[in-house]
Amino acid sequence: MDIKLLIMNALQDLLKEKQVEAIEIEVEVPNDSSNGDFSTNIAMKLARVLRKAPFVIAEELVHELALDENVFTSIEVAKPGFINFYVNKEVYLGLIPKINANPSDYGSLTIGEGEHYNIEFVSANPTGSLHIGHARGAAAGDSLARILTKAGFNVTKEFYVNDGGNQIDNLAKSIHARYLQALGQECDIPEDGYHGEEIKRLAQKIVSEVGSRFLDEDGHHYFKNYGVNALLQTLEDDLKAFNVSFDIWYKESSLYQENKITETIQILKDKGFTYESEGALWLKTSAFGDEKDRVIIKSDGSYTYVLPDIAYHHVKLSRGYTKLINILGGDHHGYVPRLKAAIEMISGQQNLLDVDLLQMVKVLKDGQEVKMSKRSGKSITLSDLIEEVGSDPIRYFFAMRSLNTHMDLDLDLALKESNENPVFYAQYAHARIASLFRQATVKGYDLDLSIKTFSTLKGDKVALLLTVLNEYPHAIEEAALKRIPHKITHYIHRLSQALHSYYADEIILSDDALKVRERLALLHAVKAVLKDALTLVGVEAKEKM
RNA sequence: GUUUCGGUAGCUCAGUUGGAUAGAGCAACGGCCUUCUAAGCCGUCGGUCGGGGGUUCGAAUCCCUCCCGGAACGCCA
Repeated sequence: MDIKLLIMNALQDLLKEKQVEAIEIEVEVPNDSSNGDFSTNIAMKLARVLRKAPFVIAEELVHELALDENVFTSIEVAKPGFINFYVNKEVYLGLIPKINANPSDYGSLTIGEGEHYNIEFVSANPTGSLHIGHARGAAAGDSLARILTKAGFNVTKEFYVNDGGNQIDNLAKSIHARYLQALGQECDIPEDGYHGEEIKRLAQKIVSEVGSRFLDEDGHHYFKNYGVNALLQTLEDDLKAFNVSFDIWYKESSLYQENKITETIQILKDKGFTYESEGALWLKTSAFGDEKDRVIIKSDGSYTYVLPDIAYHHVKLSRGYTKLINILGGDHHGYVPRLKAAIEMISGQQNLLDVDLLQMVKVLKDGQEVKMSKRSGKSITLSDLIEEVGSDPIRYFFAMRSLNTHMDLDLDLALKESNENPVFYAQYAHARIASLFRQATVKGYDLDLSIKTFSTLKGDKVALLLTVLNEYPHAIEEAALKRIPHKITHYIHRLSQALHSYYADEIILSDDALKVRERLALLHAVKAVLKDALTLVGVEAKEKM
């Protein structure tokens, strides 16, 4: 039973009677639980319309509300005019069999029905390793996709592979240079080349495979294909180790193969959004909110970056998504208006694309900012991080912070095995329950996870656990609609806290068989929800620690 | 200079479609293990919400202005 909905419906009916339906009803969980389990400010909102004191309105409403008395212990009016609902926690006992009957289903919503979102994230160039910024994007995109899916959205995760532009030529040249070096020749890395260790390793591998073949033969295409394929494979492997996967890897080169670029140019020209000037082709993005028009074909005939990107978004649009979400680094914020402008030109719709920008990450170790990776000499890579502290803490820490905060990532904290470290705190809660079930089996307790009625689950600690279990669907709804995965990590912390508190307060495996059976049913539900929530942010729920 | 993100407790951060005495975690301080994982629990302390104006019954939240820090401002990608 959804109590919030219950209250909202009752208020709705009342407003209908009073013919003041235009007012939006808000029912929230108060910050301070002494203000009830649910609360509404509806009386204050009505004060203007009805021209009466909010406190008086609130009292009237409470009298007239048609609510099941068994569900609430009391409904009170507080100072300015809040109406506070105090729930009889025993009604939440019904959650236990509900969750245990189908654990992974609890919290699943239908609010995304009919929606098909495409989330593009990471989209790193295959010219090196993934760095810390990509890692944040990967964690954000993947967590968001999982949460939206849980909320009933159809979600496609997509990675755009820039394998077409200058940077790929530079990659080939860089590999070539390393190749020559590996064969003992003097050769500098080109000016815009890539200096990473991974390029050196690739070159050495090529030498071991084909020897000195490309000393006289032109190896450009070979180096290019070899480099892109190898580096893409590395990206995919790194992401897999980070518990991140994609449904679609879309290559820029396929835009050329399928003539999508010329097609897109034609569409833009036909619609009259282009003009020629100074030998270049311009797009009238300023007509759609951009600060100025942009060149899409340079005077030398080559394309600027934005053109294939527009064509790519055209391809995505043609697949019929109800929304496109791009997760980009905050350093691209200036790029967003022109892309949105182009999408509006093509689709005729304004808000098909949402861009979520993520801000920079500062990595701390031994209390000091770390800027460079030991191995590559460049910025810190995802594989550095995973090697150093593992995937789970990084996933959790990224999920904890809203995207637009400039966050600190404390590697020392990530490694701590104590309650200072929120990941361990949560995983430990899960492992503690798992341990209880192992003990229960060993000691031969008679488990029954399907029991539906409870007579021994009493007290504040139980009430809190049940209250938090009840919040799960609401947490998912808010996380999905506002696209804020940190709502889920906050939830995980709350539930872990309630569990640890209960655990410390009560010896679960006592001599009273009935009590044990009921407690274990409750804990089984808690464990299931903890696991489900951790999975939403890509973190493992450990059985043993 | 323009654009953009941020400035909330000692630290890291929630809260920002205006609402209750501004929240959490960690740190600090004080308690709790002959019992299922003390990797834990219980309690206390802690804030002129960057500054200053304004709108409002009510502002961390909206408007104006200033200060501080990050980032972006290409016929680069």
